[in-house]
Amino acid sequence: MSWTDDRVEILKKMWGEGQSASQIAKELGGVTRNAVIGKVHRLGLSNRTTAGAAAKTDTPKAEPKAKPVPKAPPKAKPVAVEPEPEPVSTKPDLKTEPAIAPNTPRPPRNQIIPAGQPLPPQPSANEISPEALAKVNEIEKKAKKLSLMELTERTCKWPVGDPATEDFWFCGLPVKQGKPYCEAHVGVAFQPMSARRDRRR
DNA sequence: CCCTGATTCGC
DNA sequence: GCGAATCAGG
Repeated sequence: MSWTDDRVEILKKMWGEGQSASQIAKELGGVTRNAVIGKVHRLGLSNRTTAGAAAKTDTPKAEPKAKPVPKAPPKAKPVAVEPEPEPVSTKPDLKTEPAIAPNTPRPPRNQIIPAGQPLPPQPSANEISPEALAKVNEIEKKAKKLSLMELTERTCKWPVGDPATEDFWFCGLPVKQGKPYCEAHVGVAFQPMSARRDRRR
């Protein structure tokens, strides 16, 4: 794919929003994050920090070539302006975060669909094997307790706690394979038909 | 390990 | 101009 005007525009917009190159690449499709970064640089819209700062890469001709080894060029770390990583995004309130607000009809705090689209259907929140439950209770103590924004494709997206409370987070442990959850949570999320079949009480 | 952006350089 | 490979870090 090529850098059409509209694609460049998306790039500019997302980069301006502080999106990572990989995210932008995914959004655009057909390009890698390297391509995005390369384009960003070519466009000259690199410095995400202070706008006014002139963070130019000094002309690389000041250094005479006396290196037998073609590798290891001078490390580019000249400008030491004040850092300012986070652009804006001041959202101390997490209940204003997306995707999960509307349906919270479950007193026994448990699963609410987090991130968005392609998550598998939730089990009806009961009928779970005791072993799996025990396992979950254990690993949840070790959970990374990630916020919604911190989730990635390989962090367990199992929600814990009440989203309307401070006491809400996502498991965040390494996911199992291509699953959205860690091993323990996969255990309760994906019940084999046979196991849940005649779970007489 | 996962991720991030930065740079280089052949195309 | 483009972007894979590589580098440098978190």
